[in-house]
Amino acid sequence: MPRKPKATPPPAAPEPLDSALNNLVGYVMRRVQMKLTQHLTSRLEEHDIRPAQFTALSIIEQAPGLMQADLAKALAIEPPQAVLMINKLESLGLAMRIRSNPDKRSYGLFLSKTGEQLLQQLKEIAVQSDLDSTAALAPEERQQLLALLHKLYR
Amino acid sequence: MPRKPKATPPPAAPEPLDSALNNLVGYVMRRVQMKLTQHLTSRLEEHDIRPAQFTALSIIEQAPGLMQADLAKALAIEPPQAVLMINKLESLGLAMRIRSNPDKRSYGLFLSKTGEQLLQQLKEIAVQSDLDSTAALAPEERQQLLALLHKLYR
DNA sequence: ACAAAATAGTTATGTCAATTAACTATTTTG
DNA sequence: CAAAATAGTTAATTGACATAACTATTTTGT
Repeated sequence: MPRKPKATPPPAAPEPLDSALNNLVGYVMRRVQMKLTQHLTSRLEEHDIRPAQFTALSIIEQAPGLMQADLAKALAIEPPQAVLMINKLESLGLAMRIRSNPDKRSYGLFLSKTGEQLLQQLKEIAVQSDLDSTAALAPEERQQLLALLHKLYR
Repeated sequence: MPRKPKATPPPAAPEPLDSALNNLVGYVMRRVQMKLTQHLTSRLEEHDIRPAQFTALSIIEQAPGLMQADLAKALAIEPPQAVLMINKLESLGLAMRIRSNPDKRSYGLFLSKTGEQLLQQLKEIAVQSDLDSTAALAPEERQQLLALLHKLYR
């Protein structure tokens, strides 16, 4: 393989960081993330639901009967936080704890009928909000972005 | 071939959301973001610097003499938060307020010599951390990701 | 020119999220 | 069957953050 006249960059060069932070995925992503979150938050507001609660409902729907510790792990929160979250969802009549297992320490989490119905609406809102927030991208670009993010996550 | 007995999806179909949240840019991005932040946080820890402080130092470097209100806006925080941030940077000997303007209400923000020197190290750490966190991507993919994110931000 | 309004920064206060520690009830283990 | 572990909860602490109120200057309108 012949010559690459000038292509080789200095080996351990400390990166010019030209416009400073804009070359950092983490930095740019944080800004974008804030925008998306704000948008979704405002769209969910009329239902008195916060993004994390929407996520919780989705997770329960996807794995009905799961234990609180599982939900906590899926949401990356600590168990006491999960308690508060579930209290709230229960008080809204959207989800419930049921002592279903032989193990009487644990509860299974389930959506109520109301919860299921509301969740369907929330999903539409969330999808629409996500599309709105990413409207600057062509559909293929949005798919590309999703694919790249999926490569990074986990 | 029978004529599309059932192929046409309902016009305003609410999106299958197959694996629920994984089609939402906002959701996937949040998870990735958490990972990047954790990584950077742990790398900056030995210098007793938090990511937001690193960002602040970078912004001051890029626009020396800026006012506190400008810094607040750049960081998307409220003025009282900026005060605390600058107090901290000042107490670490990294930045300082200087009454330079004719307007004696305002301060210009500057890096100290120590601040400048430390910032250079922090940048290397941040760049390396960002590369590590995105190591699952090929270099072109990473550039693509950055480009897509830049389209979304602002 | 000067009183009133606006501006930069600060301090004080309150709220809310989130973590840790400590507690109860049940189950598992040695 | 006593000791340890586990699921969930409550309590206490911390920390981020926003809002309001205050000081010191500057700008503006008459």
